[in-house]
Amino acid sequence: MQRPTIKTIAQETGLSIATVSKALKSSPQVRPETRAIVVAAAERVGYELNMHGVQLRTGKTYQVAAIMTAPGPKQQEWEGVEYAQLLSGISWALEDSPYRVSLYAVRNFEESLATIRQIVALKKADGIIVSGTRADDPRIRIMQAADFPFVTYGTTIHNDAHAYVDADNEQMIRRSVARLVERGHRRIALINPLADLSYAITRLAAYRQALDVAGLAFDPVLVAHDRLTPAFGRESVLAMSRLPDPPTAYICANEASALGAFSGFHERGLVHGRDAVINATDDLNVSQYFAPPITTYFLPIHEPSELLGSYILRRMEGEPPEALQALIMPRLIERSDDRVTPKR
Amino acid sequence: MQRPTIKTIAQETGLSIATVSKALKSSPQVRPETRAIVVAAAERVGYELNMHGVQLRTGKTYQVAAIMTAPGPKQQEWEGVEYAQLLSGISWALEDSPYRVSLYAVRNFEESLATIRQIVALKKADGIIVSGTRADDPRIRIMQAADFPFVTYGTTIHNDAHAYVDADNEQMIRRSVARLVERGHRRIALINPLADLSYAITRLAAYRQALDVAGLAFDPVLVAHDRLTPAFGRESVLAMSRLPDPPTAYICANEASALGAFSGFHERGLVHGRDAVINATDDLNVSQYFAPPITTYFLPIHEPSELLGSYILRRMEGEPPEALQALIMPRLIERSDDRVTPKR
DNA sequence: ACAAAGAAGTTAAACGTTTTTATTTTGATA
DNA sequence: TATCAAAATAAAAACGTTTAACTTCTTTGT
Repeated sequence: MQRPTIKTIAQETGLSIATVSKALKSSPQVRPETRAIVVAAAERVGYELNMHGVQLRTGKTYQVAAIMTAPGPKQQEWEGVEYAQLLSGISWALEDSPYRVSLYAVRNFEESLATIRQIVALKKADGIIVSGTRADDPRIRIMQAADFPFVTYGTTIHNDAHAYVDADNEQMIRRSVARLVERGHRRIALINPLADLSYAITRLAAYRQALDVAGLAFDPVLVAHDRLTPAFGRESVLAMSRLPDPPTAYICANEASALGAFSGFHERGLVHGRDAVINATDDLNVSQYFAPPITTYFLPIHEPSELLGSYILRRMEGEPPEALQALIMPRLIERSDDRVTPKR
Repeated sequence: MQRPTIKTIAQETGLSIATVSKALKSSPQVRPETRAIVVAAAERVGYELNMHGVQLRTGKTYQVAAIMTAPGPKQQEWEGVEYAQLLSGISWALEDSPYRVSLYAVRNFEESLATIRQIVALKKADGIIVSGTRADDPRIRIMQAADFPFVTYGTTIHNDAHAYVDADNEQMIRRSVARLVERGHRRIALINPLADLSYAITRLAAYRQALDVAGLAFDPVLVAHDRLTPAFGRESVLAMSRLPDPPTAYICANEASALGAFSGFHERGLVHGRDAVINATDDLNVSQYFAPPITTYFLPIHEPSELLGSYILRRMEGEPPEALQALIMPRLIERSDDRVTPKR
């Protein structure tokens, strides 16, 4: 009992395989009645399109490559990136399409570059979704040069226009800083991602602007850049809290680093709300379980991820990249007053 | 400038495509010298095997389906399952093979069942990796009935022998309980995953046995089953801590629920180490940043995940499932004394 | 009534491989 | 040197689909 093909249907209906093929894709070249007959036969024999034939014939792969940069096995630090949810969101957005998500796990930027180069050159996918964008991202130039459909999770600064989805980091930081300033903070630390990531730069710029607006001086010792692990959050607090004029507020770029910051507080004997406060950008919805719960800007990860999925679909259908750009504003969740009792 | 095919090489070398094909896969039917010529030509023209042709011809897909059960968008609770690391571990294990990881995100058990049924029936992959096994798992029966290669992350209890990778939950719980008993605990809570998951059952059984060994009575109110979110950990502590005879130790099945348990402590004014302690099973390496750090059984997730990858490869090559079973014993990391000061 | 145009369907080729079968070449033996 | 088996290579078919080019039939306009 072989799996039925269009040939099976052709025999079944007495039509040619060409007509069957056209009928199944509702070509206008075939009469509605004929089409009905074909569809009925297909149904009857339990026909399912064999993608391998299609792929060979058309050259399309029906794969969307998701490039996931995960640290190697030795660095087992949790970075709090809910890639899983990101991937499932993308996957669900593609659910009703013939496309599948194909995973490319890479260890670092260079590997992602090489991988993308290969996917583009050998056409191993029809579209690419890539995250961890840099200010001037060579991967994007490669894809653009080859006219290859892609969407980034994260903006860029010096690249030509492309499709992207991102949180509105600028607004978020500006408002974060302004809010803390309103509550009396004068020394605000920025726990930022790796310096070459585009959103690190955006956040830093917004931070400086917001300080400017508030009439506060920018102090480079209050800014730290690194991979957003709990260790990094912890180290930052340990270091900054022993400054002569330590920060009274820490803005952490994610929840993993915020958790680490708490660990630093604990180590130093700092009390949240008395000595300093922690704010964060949140996509796991987990900060509410911190002790105490902290104020965050929350962006449920399924929003950007589903957008990424639908954007790549539209991009592969030829929509211009300019139409496929979204900055999503996370919403403020105030879980703490975030004032500190003035130092005596 | 077309992409070179074996035809290109055939013209280049004056050989037939059949010989080229055989030469490239080092068939003994072709002379070493001829093979050398072909390989050189392939190199020269930059030939890369086109999988679509292979797939159509051989019926193999060169895809390994990873079934990932992620909760739907509405349930945005973090479950602490590092699927991302799991997936990347698998992906890396397949790196040097022609296989790719194809992602199937499903919302629940029923969907995973349907998805697996489809993959098996339509041969959309050559192998399947599935997690969240149940005591008697119908998905496994489907794959076994079709003689379809698969590996599970998690054991089963009532199914026929199959390839699996899992943490040694039984040992882990037994030792956990014994250790806590040694430290004077008499009321030990078990914060367990969903009751129908196989490892929930294993853990519960081990827990009961360990209590037995220690001469302690089993009290069902000290056991809770649910999705391992922080919310669940929190609720469990809130509920159990107001029992007439509350637990002095909580064994949490993962770090997400442990984090929630901390949140419950905070809410109730419980102090870790004075009123009760929290232990956990850990695969994110994040418990060290809790305040205070807690004792865990730690299993770096890349170990099981790389094993999953290599097992599925070997399984697809026909190795018998009995040879592909691994229980990994997580290692104890004592970060806290875990005694509690006796209630006065 | 008849050519032209349009509609609906068929034929055949092609995508890049693998593999079965057929053919040629090689080298050893008589 | 002819013969034959073995070794090496070539020819051809097949996997399932799409699509360009062609054929047949129907409709339309003059």
